[in-house]
Parts: sequence; structure tokens; C-alpha cells
Amino acid sequence: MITERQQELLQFLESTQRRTGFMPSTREIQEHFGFASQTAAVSHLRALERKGLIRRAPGKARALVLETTPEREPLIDVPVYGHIPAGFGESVAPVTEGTLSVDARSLGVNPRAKLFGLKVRGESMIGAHILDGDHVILEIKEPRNRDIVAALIDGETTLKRFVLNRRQPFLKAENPRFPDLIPARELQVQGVLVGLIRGASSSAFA
Amino acid sequence: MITERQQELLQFLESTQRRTGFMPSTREIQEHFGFASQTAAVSHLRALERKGLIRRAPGKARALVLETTPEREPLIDVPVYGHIPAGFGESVAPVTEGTLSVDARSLGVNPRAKLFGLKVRGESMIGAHILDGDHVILEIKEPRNRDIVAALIDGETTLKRFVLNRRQPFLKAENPRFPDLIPARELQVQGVLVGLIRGASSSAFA
DNA sequence: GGCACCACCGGATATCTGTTCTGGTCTGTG
DNA sequence: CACAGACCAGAACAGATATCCGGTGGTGCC
Repeated sequence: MITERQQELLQFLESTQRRTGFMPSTREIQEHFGFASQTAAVSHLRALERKGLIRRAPGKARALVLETTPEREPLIDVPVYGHIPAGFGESVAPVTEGTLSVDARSLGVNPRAKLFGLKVRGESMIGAHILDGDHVILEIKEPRNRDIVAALIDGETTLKRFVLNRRQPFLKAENPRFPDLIPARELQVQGVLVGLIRGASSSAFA
Repeated sequence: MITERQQELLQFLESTQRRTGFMPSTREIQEHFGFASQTAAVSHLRALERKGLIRRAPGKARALVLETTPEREPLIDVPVYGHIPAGFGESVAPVTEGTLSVDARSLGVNPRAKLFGLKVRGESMIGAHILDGDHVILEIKEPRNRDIVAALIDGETTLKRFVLNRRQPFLKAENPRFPDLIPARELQVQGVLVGLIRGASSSAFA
């Protein structure tokens, strides 16, 4: 299915991307393999594209993308935010604290959904089995009744259950020790809970 | 430290890379922001480089690398088992139902640890905030007192808390409706809980 | 006011880079 | 044998791309 030379080329693409962060140009491929002509490099690239192993954007420089193995194809990278400022979703970009990677299938989310992550602080949602230190994954979309959402209250983001009571939304903690929150004016929902990841350091496991 | 415009640029770089697989050129940046001159895009890139947020290779096309979020490297693939047969760990290979990928850092586990996954059935561990349908990740190692473990009872694998009572181990459910299990002869612990992943389809979110 | 940034415009230039064309050798395969 | 396909040389072209130059206007600071 794939020839030895093409395998070498594919390996060179992969290692170059890992080393430098971007793809080699046709001339860099040519030089690496000692070709006297670019045609050799180009024809190999075309062969790889024809076999579906890479994708190319015509006319654009270094526009190669490896078609990774379909085994863990729908991998999603979720940015984890520390705080989410008020203007989120419009112009102000939040501060990224790290990234979290999961495959979309086992999480059961759409790979193209707009997602972000937060680290849970406090035990206000322990009734919904969400603990202090858990990572929650949220999708940016409109909340429905009884969804768990991240919302902005007094300049701080908190995780609560979104409840509609006679068309009036309020936020309900899943812990009797925490009070319900009725928004003073406007309720800013930043995301709807779609996933949860609990790590080894969680106190629940010890 | 970083201006609003530069943050926008950084976000555009990130989203473009995720969408297309490679970085935008200066002209594509220019077009996206509606600049009339490339200089605007270039000066922003230079500012981001000066602040250490991106790296550039001089003279090369699309040779941008984000210095932020470089780490997706320690990604681990965990096989998810349907049932675990008795001989597990010695010779018999269990039936794989799928694979689950997470980055090791956010899970807080050793990337080289021997891990496997199970899908939780039933609500016997609800007191430890583990729900029906959750995916749990287990490490193959010796259990310590009060670890949550996957153990073999009567030919079936169940998740329970491992408790030592006067050097005699037994299994405790975290749900008063389930009885404790005292092993008849030998207790076969197959793995120790180190992580948990809850997906969008979980009933806890709806 | 000077000074250092930031955010841009407008134009020019060199070079980087993909693409195309015309050849060639070798290895299979029907 | 003819034919297809992988693998390569050599050269030229056109578009894509980064870079450099000089300028404008604004903000904040000492």
C-alpha cells in the first residue's frame, strides 16, 4: 500500500513538525533526502496525498497536514481558563491556564463544539457529584432548564444549576449549605456542562 | 503585559491552526483583521515574539510556533474493557471495547503506568460520587487501605472501596443499599482507581 | 515638551515556495 | 512486448510570503 520511500518521507514530515513546529517546504524535503530536483519531493507528496495520508492546501506554503490515524481521530483540546472576565464571548479573551485533551467520543461531545474547561473550586455542587478539584468541560451554548452552567456572578465564575422558575432564571447550588442565587439584573451564562474529568489527586479517591 | 489587540491576534493564530492545521501567513492575518497594510500584522507578530508568546523562523513561510500550550505530548491511551476475565494480568487478554485518550498531566497520573478503563454499571459507588455510566481509569498496582479498586467477585468485576480490617481485606460499597463483600477465599484486585471521566450523556447533567 | 510604546498606512523588494513541463531509469504485470 | 507506476534530473515560471523603508496618530509617563 505504501512504499518504503514514502514511509521515510512521512517520517520526515512528522519529525520535522515535532522538532520545529511547522512543516518543511518542498525544497527542504529535497535537501534532506539529497534530491537534485524538487520534482522528486513533490511527486512523493502527491502520492501521499492520493493515498489519503496527508492533506494539502494548493498554492499555500508549508500547508501540509498529517491525516493522523483514525484510531483516536476525534481528539479535542480544551483550553482551561483561570478566570473568565466579564466581556467573555465578545471581545475580551480569557486567560488560559493550560490545556486538557480528551477524545471526543468517550466524552460524548461534538468535536466541533466550542468548549472550554474550568477547575472546580469548592463543594457547592457536591449534590450533583462534582467535587472540589474536578475539571469540568463546558460548551458555549444556550442553557436549558436544569442544565448545569458556569455563570458570572459578581465578577466571578461559578458552577451552578440553571433553573427556570416561571420564565425567571436563577442559579441553584447542589448543596444545602449554599444559598440559591437570584440574579440582580442579568444572568451571564458562559457555558453548559458537558463533561467532567477527575484526576488521581482528587481527595475522593484517597 | 499583553494588549487586547495582541490577544486577539494570538487567538486567531490558535484557531486557525486548529481549523486548518497550519499557521496563517501575514497576508491572511492582514485580511482577517481588515488591515490595509501587512506591516500591521507583522508588527503585531514581532511584538508577540518579543514577549515570548510565539517563536518565528526568519524568512520562512508560516513558520510560527505558539509558545503557549506546547504540551499535549504526554497523551495516554487507555483501553476500555467490557469484562475482565479471571486470568487477567497473567496471560489472558481481556476484551477491549474501545480506547479512551486523555492527557496524563490533567489526569495526574504517571504516563508510564499500566492503566485500563472500565465503564461503571450501577450506583453502588454513588457515595464516592461515581455514577452509572462514568468511565473510570484504573492503574494496575497494589491497593492500599481505603483505595477504590476494581475487584473480581464471583467472576464479575465490580468497583468497590478496599478496606483493611485487622489485616483482613473486604470490599465496601459506597451506598447504604449495597452490602459489604467479604471475600470467601481470595480477593482479586485488578486495579486501583486513579481517574474518572464523565461524558455529556450522563444523567447527572440533564 | 521629549520619549517610548502601540496601532496602523502605503509601497517596494527580495526571496521563498508551489507548480509545471520535459525528459530519464527501473520494476513489476498482464 | 506494452503499459503502468514508483522514483528521479533539470530548468523555468508565477504566485505567495516575509521583510524593509518611511510615514501618521494616539496614549501614557517623567
